[in-house]
Amino acid sequence: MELSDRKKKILRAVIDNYIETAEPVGSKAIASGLGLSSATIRNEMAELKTMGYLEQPHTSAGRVPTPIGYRVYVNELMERHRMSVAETETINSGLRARMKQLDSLISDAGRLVSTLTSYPAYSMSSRSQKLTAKRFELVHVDDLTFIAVVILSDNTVKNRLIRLMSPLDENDLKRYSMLFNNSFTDKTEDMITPQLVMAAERVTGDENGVIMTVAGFLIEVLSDVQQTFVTGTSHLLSHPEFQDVDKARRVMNYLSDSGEMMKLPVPDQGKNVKITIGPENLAEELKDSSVVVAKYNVDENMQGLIGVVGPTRMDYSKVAAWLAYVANALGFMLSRNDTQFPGIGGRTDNDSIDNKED
Amino acid sequence: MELSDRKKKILRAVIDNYIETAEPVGSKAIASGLGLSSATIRNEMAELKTMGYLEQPHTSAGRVPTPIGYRVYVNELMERHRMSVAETETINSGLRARMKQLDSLISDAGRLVSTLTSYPAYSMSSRSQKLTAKRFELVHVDDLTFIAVVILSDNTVKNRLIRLMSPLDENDLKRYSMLFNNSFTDKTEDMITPQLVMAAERVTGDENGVIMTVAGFLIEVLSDVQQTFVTGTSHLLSHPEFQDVDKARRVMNYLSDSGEMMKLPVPDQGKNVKITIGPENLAEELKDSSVVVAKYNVDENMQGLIGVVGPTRMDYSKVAAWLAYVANALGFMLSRNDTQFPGIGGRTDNDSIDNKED
DNA sequence: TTTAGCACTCTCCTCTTCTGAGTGCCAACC
DNA sequence: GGTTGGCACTCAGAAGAGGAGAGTGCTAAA
Repeated sequence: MELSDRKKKILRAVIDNYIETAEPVGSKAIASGLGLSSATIRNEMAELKTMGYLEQPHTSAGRVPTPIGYRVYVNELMERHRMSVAETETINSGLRARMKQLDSLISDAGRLVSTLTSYPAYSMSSRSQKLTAKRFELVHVDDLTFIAVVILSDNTVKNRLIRLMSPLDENDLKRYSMLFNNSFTDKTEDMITPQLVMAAERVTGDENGVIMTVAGFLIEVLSDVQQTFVTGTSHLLSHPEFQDVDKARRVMNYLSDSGEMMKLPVPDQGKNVKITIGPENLAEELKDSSVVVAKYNVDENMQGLIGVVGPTRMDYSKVAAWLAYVANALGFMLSRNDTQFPGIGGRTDNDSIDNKED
Repeated sequence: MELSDRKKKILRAVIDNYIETAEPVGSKAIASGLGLSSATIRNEMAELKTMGYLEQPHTSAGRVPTPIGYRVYVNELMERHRMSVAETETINSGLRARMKQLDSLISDAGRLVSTLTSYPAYSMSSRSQKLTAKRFELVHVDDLTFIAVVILSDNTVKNRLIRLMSPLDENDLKRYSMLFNNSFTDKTEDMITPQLVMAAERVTGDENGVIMTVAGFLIEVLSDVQQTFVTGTSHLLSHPEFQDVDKARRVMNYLSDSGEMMKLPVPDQGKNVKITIGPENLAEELKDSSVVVAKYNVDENMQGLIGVVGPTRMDYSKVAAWLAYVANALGFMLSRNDTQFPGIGGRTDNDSIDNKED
């Protein structure tokens, strides 16, 4: 059951119009734009309705796209959004202004996307287990306290304040510091065995449990495989489809409850962007929202997602383009280990968008 | 115009009841509890109404407390909430579970409070200018890149990835590192003058701008006087007074827009907790919400606030007690520089609550 | 001073009516 | 045969009317 060219045009006009107005669109509204009479449009619309692409809130209302309609729109009908210079500049300046520490890059990017799109954004990164420590510093605070600073192989920095039972002077700390730099760097989480820790303890005659404690901290940060951030949930409230508080709350709670993040969509192999529409979402709470998510690759061992959640009536084209751009920039910054992002003027088209559902 | 004992009892009963049910309370509802007939209560209520402590949504509805009524309640009527063992244990375990790095202590505390109270929470800390650097580490990434790690006098750790124009080897980096540890530690922001930077540049013959860049980064973190975090705004939606999306959105936007934080209340000199009710709030957006905020002191040079925002119908007593407890713990952890919090079992009463409005 | 009683008020619910946007379908037209 | 104007029809939503019930204010009696 293939759509005629005219049907496609009409479907597209309906969706474009609906995205803009959030009101069911009547035949008159689009008749002028297509050079056809409203009666003709009505006939076509009726067929589109029986084919499942459009629906009516009630008999004598205008038409509203169904998720299937959106799907077709996203897959073949919508104009690829070509980003304007102003848009890229907005994003670039946002990136420059916010991205300061690698550690917070991922959450900052989410914040930026949420501000730009006016939808809630989520961002997460995950890595296969291969993170290692690259450098340790143990910084003296007082004789019972020091800070363990560890610089990881991805150039993020973690620290923990550690208190001891019995005192330790700065020289002791230097010794431990050297020990860690010698024995615990370049080791993945599973290489930090009790044997290794015990061996180190034997060498230093550690009575304070310093090694145990720091090693514990190290294992903790190395195994921290995944980070998730959600921002801007309150943006939902400004969209007419979330005027129902209960509906809004369900989605917002779902997003805040980051344990549930697992059910959010992920672009398929070889694709960078995925759009899931309404019931295509696995999570019950998102069955009448849409998700647009972009993937960024840092290296073979780390990748991440950045996405937004919004009503099914979403400007898919623009959101997808923006997300792809930000994801690209993020991958660039993370793999170069560089928070300076010069802008990637040339590549503003989003050719690799994966907008097929499966 | 002093309230009779009986009027106080009635006012208290009305407010207690209203806090619980969120419905206007009628005379019958509280008559039984006070051993008086509903008619008597009605007469008293009518007077409380003319006195401004109660109001009616409409002529034949029950009574609802006015902000002035809440004020009296908070100042003299409400029972001081004595925290149960279970409650302190809930908080303590929350503290233990989340508070891991000093850097994130403040935001983590906000998150905890929001979860505990089911209200949006905000937390902020500010210090007078006296922060200094305590230790520098410049960590080699590649010849064009290094990470500047600086440990500050409050034992938080900041880092920044820095790229250079021309290469620098590990030995150079060590030299710079020493230089910074010699010349830039224990200096407040205003002591880092262009002269100082230039002098340092002269010593090392720095052509890479390393000193300039790191000094800039240092000034940036030292002058980062204030941090603000808001979490859990979506909790608002579960309260009946925020079923109106517009109302909820106004408050949520206000809170997300952290630039506006300045208008949030602060406990008065010598007091630890402040409660502002409805129109007592300076911010227009909060004129019909209430804020409970607790102060914590770390040392003479740093203090912070942690507070929640909710409907005027709030369980002031409980919220104030919890906030005071968390603030206390936070001050304790920050001044001992210790993220281990053993629990402060003894001091569970909140004697120093400042519930007077001015 | 307290209480019982009663008329009264006002919200909320339901039911009805009305209006207008938009449809579906038919007959005429190109 | 596809396209169009015309017209009867439908239905949501607004506006209005009536009824029920909760709770009041006031008065008169205890």
